[in-house]
Amino acid sequence: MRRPRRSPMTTIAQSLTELVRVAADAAGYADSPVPLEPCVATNNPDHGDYQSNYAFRVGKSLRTNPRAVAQAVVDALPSSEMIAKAEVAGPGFINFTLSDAWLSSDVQRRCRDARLGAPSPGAGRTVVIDFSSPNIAKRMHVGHLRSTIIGDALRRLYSFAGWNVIADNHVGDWGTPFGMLIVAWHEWRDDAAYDADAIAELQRLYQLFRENAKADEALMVRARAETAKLQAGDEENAALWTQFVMASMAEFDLVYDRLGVEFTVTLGESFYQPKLAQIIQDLLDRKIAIINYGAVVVPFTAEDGKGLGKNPLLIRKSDGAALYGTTDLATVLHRVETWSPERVIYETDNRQQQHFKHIFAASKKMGVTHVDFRHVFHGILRFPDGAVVSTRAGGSGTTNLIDVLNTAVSRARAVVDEKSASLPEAERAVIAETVGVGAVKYFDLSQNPASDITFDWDRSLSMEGNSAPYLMYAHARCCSIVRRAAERGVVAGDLRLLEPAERNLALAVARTADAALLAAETNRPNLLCDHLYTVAQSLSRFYVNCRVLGDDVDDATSASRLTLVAGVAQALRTGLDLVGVGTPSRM
RNA sequence: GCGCGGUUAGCUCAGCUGGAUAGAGCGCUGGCCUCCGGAGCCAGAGGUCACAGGUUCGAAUCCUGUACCGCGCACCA
Repeated sequence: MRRPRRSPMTTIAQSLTELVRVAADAAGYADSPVPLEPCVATNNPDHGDYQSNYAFRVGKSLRTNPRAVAQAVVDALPSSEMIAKAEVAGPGFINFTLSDAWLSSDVQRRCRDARLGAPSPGAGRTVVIDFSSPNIAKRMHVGHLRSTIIGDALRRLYSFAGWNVIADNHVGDWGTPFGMLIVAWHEWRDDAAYDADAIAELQRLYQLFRENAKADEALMVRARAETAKLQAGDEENAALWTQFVMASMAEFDLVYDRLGVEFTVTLGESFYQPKLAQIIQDLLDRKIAIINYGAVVVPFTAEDGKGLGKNPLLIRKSDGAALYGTTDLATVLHRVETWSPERVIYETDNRQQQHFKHIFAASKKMGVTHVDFRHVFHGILRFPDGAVVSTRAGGSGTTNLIDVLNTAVSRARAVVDEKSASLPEAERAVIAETVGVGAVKYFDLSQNPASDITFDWDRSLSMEGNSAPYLMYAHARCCSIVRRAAERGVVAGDLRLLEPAERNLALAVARTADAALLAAETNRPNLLCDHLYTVAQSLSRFYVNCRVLGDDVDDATSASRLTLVAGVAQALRTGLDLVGVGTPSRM
């Protein structure tokens, strides 16, 4: 068997940083307590391609002139085919300009690699990502959108970075709502309606229960009794529970398929119920938890961390029932025992920040001290009609997720029909699906998760600006050129960077791997989206300045530009796939 | 009251592990169609990065305080 072509396994910034390290050692700064600072891309082409700010740190540490340090490092740089120019600038910056020849070959190598030449900083490391987590017996609504697609983007990004990723859908499949449903099921169910649309009927029954329970307290008493029976293992209730869960999961899967979202496991709250009593007892025995007002709580002090507030974490109500915090602690323990993750990420809305601070602090008290817990929280998603969408307000007034997707797809379809009427009907339908769903996802993912965002139909589906259709269009244009080249028998050849627009584009392609890794490490998919947008913008400039095919373009230039265009397509395709957005080759 | 977010161009938002002159889209003004896909490109105007201090070679970014907005504060999740 032939082994796959070896990827460069390093980013440009890393290679330059290594050169600076060697030079710093040679210049006598090896003993400096200053950690080596990674080289970074310049934000101004006048300053070259990459810069190092290392000399400022050393200069400060040694109380010497940073400019002199920078000069010493530059003088000590080992000769490298990477660098065309290295110079000291300003108060002590070291600016690097890459050699065109080296950059050309680097970009060519990366474009032949499905991973764009990215290293795998996550190799041998495991991360659990907890996201989406909808509640059973309700249709997914737009309040679930952000967690679902941001979490899935993180899943993809961490996989790209080489991590072993456990994507866990912690569905809400337990608790009093099931008692309510069971009561309502017996009272008011419409079998025909259930057969036609199980979730719709379950939602109706749930709403009906809520409305009637306001006036009839006996209903709530019955619901609690049914819940208790379910928890005690009553066969009839267990069968109903299973039925409701199965119907819900089938419904969720329709949405997940549509969104291209995948999970490694789906371990809902019910999975952890058998473990809760033991955990509560254990925490009491170890004096981590105490009894307060008849309830069992984990108290916190200032030493446990900041932002924990005044209140403890409640893990058993005074009536003996466990709570979601209890389940969350059981979940932590199960994940640690099962996968030994280095990192655990929770993607939820920002209102749960304090809750997760409690969970993380309590986990440490339980002895889980070696896990890097991260709460990636997102802001509110608003819709233009003013409706505020929240996870918990999933009542009758909210918009179904599937309806949002359908609206986006039909809007996309109208545009495709208008702009690409010549394409076959079936292909137009596929394109509209990709564009519509991608537009919704990208609108969210291209913004900082922490921000509140207001959905904007026109902007998300616009061909202008930082939108999915713009990026898809850039990709489709590349594919179009590649197709046309094949028709004419033009073959891709060695990359030669002659025009500034070509060089800028090549550099942007080369930096895509860095952007993906940065997005993973910072848990911000929007950083990758930002970069992909600059790639697309660079492409448009290249497109108007540099013809690939044509009578007035010589063969070597055609071959070179064809390589570059194919590479751009590869970068856009890979990058958009990392945020779960598709890339049609025609649109 | 305690805690957590947020405040950047007319609008919508990037940028925040400190780096050089703060970016983009929309909108506005003015250009570019003998065009590999104009679903595009170029140029211009537009900013006391909420405010006040502090840290230092350097602050939108870090620290402290203030103002305003949003959210959360044990027997829901």
